Amino acid sequence: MARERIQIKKIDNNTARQVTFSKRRRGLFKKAEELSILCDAEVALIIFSTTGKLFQYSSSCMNDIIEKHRTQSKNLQKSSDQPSFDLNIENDKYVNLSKQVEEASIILRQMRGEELDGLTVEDLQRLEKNLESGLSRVLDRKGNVLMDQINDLRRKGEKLMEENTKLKDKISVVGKQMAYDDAIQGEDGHSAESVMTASHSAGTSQDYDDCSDTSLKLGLPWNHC
Amino acid sequence: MARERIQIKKIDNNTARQVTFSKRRRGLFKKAEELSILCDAEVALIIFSTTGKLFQYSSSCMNDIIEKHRTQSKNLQKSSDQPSFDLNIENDKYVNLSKQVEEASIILRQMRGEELDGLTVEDLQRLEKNLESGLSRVLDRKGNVLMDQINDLRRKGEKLMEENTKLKDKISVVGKQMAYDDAIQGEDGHSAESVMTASHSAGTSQDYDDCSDTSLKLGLPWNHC
DNA sequence: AACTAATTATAAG
DNA sequence: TATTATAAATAGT
Repeated sequence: MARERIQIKKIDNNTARQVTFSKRRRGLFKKAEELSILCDAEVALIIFSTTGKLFQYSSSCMNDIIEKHRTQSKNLQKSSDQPSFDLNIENDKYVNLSKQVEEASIILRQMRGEELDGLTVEDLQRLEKNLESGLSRVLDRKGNVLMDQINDLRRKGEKLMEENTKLKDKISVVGKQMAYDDAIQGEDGHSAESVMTASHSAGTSQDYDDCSDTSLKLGLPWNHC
Repeated sequence: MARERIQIKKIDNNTARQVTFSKRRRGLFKKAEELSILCDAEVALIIFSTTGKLFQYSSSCMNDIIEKHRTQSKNLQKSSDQPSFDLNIENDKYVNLSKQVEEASIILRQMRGEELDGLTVEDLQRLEKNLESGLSRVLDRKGNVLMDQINDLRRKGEKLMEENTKLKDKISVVGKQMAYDDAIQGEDGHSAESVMTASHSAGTSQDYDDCSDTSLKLGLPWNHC
């Protein structure tokens, strides 16, 4: 809703994301309050930023609303389609909590393949599917992280290459100056001058080769991605 | 935001209030989702209408977010004056169990590939290995269970085959007896006798074929395991 | 943080 | 429920 339409997907730029988070959060809180006032509704809004910071709004006591939600949702979730996977972290009494711990540890052991005796083929199939999808997500994520690191290294490498080029230019200039100084200092310096010049021009023209060398050493695809 | 500006106060007209509730609720949900996606935030939104009906949105598992909220807000409210909320269960055991549940659910979510943001490549590698070994155990187990079932079925099938053979033998004997009875009953029964005999011997020699048929019908590898 | 241009939400019909 | 004129939210500066 502004200068340009944006795609609804995670904002890459960290700063921009924080700015948008701040703006939209305020907007959301405002709208939540308006809804609660205009329509006499009970509204609770909980937001955790990426950094884990909590922001919240509630039209009345947050705990009351959460409590009410727990009561209601318990009735609705009986027929949920993820019976064994989602932990219901919702009970005050530690009897229930310890049941949950028990359940969680059973599920974890099952996922580690350690406690499969009571399971039917269907259970095993479900477990297999869950593990496979988890594995594929983990692999995806790993791929992304690795690519990020590679890109980062590549960027740094490019910077270093630039710097290298500049330094070599500088050296070339200095070298020429020295050769010139030598030349005007004594007439027997002709051969020295030519040697210096040649060596410097060779160094400069070999920049690219130097870079491929680096790329090969690091085993990273600097130029061919 | 429309034809006319409105005051933010409870809408008197019942119908109008319901219409506004419906529209703004949808808007709020949309914005909540957008915020969660754009800014990678965890968002939970609970709304109770005047009539007590529950509407909710959460970017991830509602219970997880609520639990996280409780943990966080507990830390913040240390100095605040809310002694009555859950004093009677605020003991070590409860806290401990809570932590365990929290931890377990984090691990589970990671295994499902849902919460990988904070993990290093090494963490991801470990996770991947765990998932792979779990998966392989599950597949092993599934294979065993299936093999057991197959073997069981095969055994039962063999028993049935034996029984079949016996029954057919019995029938054959009975048939021969009948044919013999026929033969001695009338001299014009020659052709009948030969037909009977032929038919029975054919039936006996065809026992194996019958079994293959059964195997094909059940789709199980009776003979080639 | 303040400022628009442009988008989006929505009050009223 | 769909439409539309207008208010409000907001993306980029």
